[in-house]
Amino acid sequence: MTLGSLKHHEYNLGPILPNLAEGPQALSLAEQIATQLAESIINDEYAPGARIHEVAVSKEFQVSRGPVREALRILENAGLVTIQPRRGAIVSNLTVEEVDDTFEIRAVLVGLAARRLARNIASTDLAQIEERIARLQDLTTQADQDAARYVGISQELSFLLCAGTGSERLTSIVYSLFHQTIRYTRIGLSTPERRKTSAKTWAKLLANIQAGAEDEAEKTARELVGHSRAMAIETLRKEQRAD
Amino acid sequence: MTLGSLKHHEYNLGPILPNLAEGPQALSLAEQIATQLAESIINDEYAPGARIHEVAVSKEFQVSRGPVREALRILENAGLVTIQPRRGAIVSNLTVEEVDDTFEIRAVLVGLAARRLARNIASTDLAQIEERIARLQDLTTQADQDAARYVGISQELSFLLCAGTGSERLTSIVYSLFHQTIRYTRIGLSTPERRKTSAKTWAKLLANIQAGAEDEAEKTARELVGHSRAMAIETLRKEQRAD
DNA sequence: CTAACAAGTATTGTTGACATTGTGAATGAT
DNA sequence: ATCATTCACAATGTCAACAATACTTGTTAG
Repeated sequence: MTLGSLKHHEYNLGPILPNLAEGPQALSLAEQIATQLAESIINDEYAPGARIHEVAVSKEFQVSRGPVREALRILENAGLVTIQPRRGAIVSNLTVEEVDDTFEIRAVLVGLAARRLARNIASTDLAQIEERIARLQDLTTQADQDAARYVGISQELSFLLCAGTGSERLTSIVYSLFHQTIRYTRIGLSTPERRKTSAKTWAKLLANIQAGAEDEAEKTARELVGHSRAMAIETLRKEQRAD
Repeated sequence: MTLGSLKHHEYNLGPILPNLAEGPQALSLAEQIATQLAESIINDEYAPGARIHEVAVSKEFQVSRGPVREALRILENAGLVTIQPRRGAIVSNLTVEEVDDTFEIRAVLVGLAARRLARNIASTDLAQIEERIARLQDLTTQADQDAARYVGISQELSFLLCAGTGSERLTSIVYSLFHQTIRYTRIGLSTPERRKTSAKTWAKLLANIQAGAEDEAEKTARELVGHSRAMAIETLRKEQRAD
């Protein structure tokens, strides 16, 4: 596995591990490995529940197990893996209830970001958000392969929203929650109709922020994430019944 | 430093590192060390910004540096320390803005917990919450030394609120945010008057939850944390001016 | 055929040594 | 006196080997 081996998704923008890239200091081996593993997990190269063997990773990156163990702890921070003492690390495998839960928490936090931006937003941030929302419209017509790209831009938008508030903490948490359920977000936005509804809500959110309507902005943001959530859960339950 | 060496605060209830104690499996050395260090940090035995030297800790616990490094990563997850590559770990040292930010995020999340509980709460959880709120009243009369105990019960209440929703994720995040600012919460609730206001709001929140008033419960919960926040920030700014 | 057991293997936990990088004191120049 | 430079020391980063635990496979008894 190398840096350029992204499989079926290509968006690569935004910090995958927001806690890391804070200074110009060189990343340690552990952090480099964590970053690459994080990309692999987010790009579905590991199945949920799959075990991550320390020796396998250390061979792959040609390092000793020390940095690998540290990398796994970093990924645990990001919610991407679960570490069980003496049993190793597995790619986080959420139940339907946990997926639902994660979406709801994210909805509330994005709501907070929206509220803050409605109160006060920098014009440069606003412009970037506008540009992304315009691009969303173009991805609501074609077939399913647009889903991944749409979700990629959604991710950028979530990032811009949070980062625009100036809170690294909020950004970090929302990103973590986003990544934990990105697989299900893709599922939820798999049809053009669903993406159309989503894009409309994004536009409404933008209008609320521009109007400085704090309460409305928060509500719309919750609605926005809530929509993805409902779609994802619905599909998940169907899949579950099919098994 | 041993397990019984708590300095000036004694409340010890609730999981300090919620991510850990999930199974009956024996804790690894790293997790034991993380737990003890977390207690020390929360009990103000380390000053914010103080460096935590790996060798010092490894000597103190008579283990090698490997588990210590892992413990520090676990504490990073909990937001208690900050790790800078090649520069080591320091006890998290928040700016006034970051403290403010952390309180606001927690307010929103506790608001979500309150909303969920208003929708559906188990009678056993309700009873436990009632009991704690009753105890809060007793700590609003005496002098400043009650503050730590009051905050301890507040912590238990936050935990009961979150745990009552059944969301481990929410509980974990709120706990992390709580611990990150516990020092400032103590400062914020240092006078009996402030604790009286806080206790009244807790009672109101309980009433909202019992009445099943979701919107009101969320609002009151935000108010509750917002109160601590305002008090803490006010005191912090005063202190800052004094320097 | 299933269930319990046991031995062997694979994997994680821990250690101490070595390599690399950051830090601070001492020295010297401006 | 202040600032830059050098060098020694201290701290973190990494490694490979050993220890302890968990898992798997094969066996045997029921």
